[in-house]
Amino acid sequence: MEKKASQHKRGPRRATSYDVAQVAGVSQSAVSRVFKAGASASAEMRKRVRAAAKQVGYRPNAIARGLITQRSNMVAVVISRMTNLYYPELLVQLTQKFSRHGIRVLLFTLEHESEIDLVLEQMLQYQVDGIVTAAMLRPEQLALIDEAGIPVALYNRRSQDGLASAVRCDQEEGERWLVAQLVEAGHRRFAIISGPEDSTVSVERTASAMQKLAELGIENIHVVGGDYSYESGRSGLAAIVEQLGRSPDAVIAANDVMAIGCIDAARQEFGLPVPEALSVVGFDGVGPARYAAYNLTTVQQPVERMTQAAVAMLLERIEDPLLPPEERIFAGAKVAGGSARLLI
Amino acid sequence: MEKKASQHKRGPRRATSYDVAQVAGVSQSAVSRVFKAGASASAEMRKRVRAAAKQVGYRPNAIARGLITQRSNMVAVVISRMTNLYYPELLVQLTQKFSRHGIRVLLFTLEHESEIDLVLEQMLQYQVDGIVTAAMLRPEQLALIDEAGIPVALYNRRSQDGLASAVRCDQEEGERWLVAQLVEAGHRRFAIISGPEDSTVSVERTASAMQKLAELGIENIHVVGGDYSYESGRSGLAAIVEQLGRSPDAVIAANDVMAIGCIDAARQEFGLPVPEALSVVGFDGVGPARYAAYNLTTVQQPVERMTQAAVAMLLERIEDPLLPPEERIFAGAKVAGGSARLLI
DNA sequence: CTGGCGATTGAATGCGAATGCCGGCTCGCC
DNA sequence: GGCGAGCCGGCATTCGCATTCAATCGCCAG
Repeated sequence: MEKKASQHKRGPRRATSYDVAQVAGVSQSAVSRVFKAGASASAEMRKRVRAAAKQVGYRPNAIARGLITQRSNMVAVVISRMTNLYYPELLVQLTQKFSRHGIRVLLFTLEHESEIDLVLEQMLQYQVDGIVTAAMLRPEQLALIDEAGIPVALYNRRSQDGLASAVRCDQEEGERWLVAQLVEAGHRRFAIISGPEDSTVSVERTASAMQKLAELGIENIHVVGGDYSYESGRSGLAAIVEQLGRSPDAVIAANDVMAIGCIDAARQEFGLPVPEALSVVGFDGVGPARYAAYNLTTVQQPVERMTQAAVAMLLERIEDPLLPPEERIFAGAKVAGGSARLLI
Repeated sequence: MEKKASQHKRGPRRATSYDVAQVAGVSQSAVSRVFKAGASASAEMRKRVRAAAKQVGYRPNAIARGLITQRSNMVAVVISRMTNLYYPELLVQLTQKFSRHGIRVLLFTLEHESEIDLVLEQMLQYQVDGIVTAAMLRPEQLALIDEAGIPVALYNRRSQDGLASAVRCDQEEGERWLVAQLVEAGHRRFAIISGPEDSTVSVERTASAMQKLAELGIENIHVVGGDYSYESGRSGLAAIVEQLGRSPDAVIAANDVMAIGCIDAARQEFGLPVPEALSVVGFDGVGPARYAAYNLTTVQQPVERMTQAAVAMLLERIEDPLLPPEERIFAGAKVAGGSARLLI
């Protein structure tokens, strides 16, 4: 009645190339060559080795291989909690694209930016061949990585001092477009719900919007701080209305999720129809932005192309570490949804 | 005018424990001991070695360490594209929890289920210490992993033949609750929007709902197929209305996102107010389910506790491979939102 | 003053696979 | 038939670190 116990728990250690060699009656190097693409081995040899390998259940040990070849075939991907919540697609795209090139992804997530030092140390210990990061890296950290000779691709971050390659969405242009459309359509009283202060993305978006507004002669712009969350979008609008004593014409949120929160608060708490009484715009073009209830006017990041570029840039630099850093900027897709009264 | 070239591209190979030993004037074993927790080394020795290590920029090589200790300190996490889109939180939780135990996550994503064989092979080659999978594994695949002596934790999957440990949400109970509430509140004409046919999660949810409906004497349930996407929620309702010639009383969607699509279609395309003319319920409790525009009646998966359990189960089995498989089932949180007319 | 025990340290070995080098064998061409 | 050119496969070494075994040192008790 007893269940057949698995025979392999801590079982006979995994088969090595020596085991295969012995069974096949050849040398270990022969086995190695058979499993290494592009190495010279006769058809007969291949057949025998593969047969023996299958028989003993052999599988090349990537760890050992990495030790001798000095290539782990792993890249580190660093995201902050926020990144993943707003861009679930990002990781899927990255892993799939790297996977096509035989590279695995070692994932690191940051709850707080302060964790990055620890995480960085671990990445380096694991001998990753490259790093893609959607979290801030301080210059001295970039320097550390550079010293280790590991190429980096910053995702949606500016390349600082040309120390690293970067791919990002042209947020400045995006915000300017949003602002221009709103002003053109007659909006005059503006409010902004920004993201966390330590988010360069938010700082950039907010600054660009402010600047364009100033250019167009709009003044008295009310800015309240948010944290990228739905709730902070809701409370952001409440704060704006309270401080302003009335509703603004338009709210520019630093991301889509806050824009959505803002819309819900407007409709539900303040009885302000959107877009009739209040226009709201966001940024990112995440999934929920397209839900009919919101139909957000926003700028959508071309994630597919951006990840493609990040992967390509990194792979090139893994092949040739001497390539100079490069920055690729993608225009966002302008989405004129129904959450704002526009002329177009 | 030329930019100072980085001196470390393909530079002097990274410092090894021998380099440190030489600088510190001690043996390599001493260096190893200093960097290995719990090894015996005098205070003086620690000081000298650490100083030398800092001087040459030494960092233990996790790859080499893994080779000799037979522990990579990496676990593989497998998700399908869908998983991540609907549960962005999952990965963050898993990586953070593993990280606290000094374990790194090697991420694999599946576009199609068929890719799993390839991915599985890679995981094994990388000598991962354990596997968490939110994607289906066929019995022979589980057997393969078991043979390799690697513990597995299935996420939101039933443990098949007790071959692997599993943690999941009690979907059956959740669906039964939803159905019971709807029927009690007077709904009689039901429709179901299911997920992909190859999704065990969807099959289970749909079956449970059907069964409970039957128990309560409800017949003529209309089932249309979806793919978990917002769009399929919209088209699902359209299909239902078309085939039924009228609106049902309630729609049970296999996940929240389709429920949201269904609500948008009802309101926008069919002029059916939700919940007044149509009740809609979902499953999962994802972020957008809480947006005021939807305020979904749903069952929320306790992701935090589920990931915690998955990590704990896996770690235990990495420590002691002889532990028998275990299945932990968590009740979902019942959320009586405003998308359905309920008595409570 | 000396035996003995525990704490350290060093030398040597091995984890599993890749690869430079070399000897042997096959094949082609004159 | 002879000779040179490739191919191929084997031997030995190496990657960076953990660990075993033995040697050494310090120190306390007898």
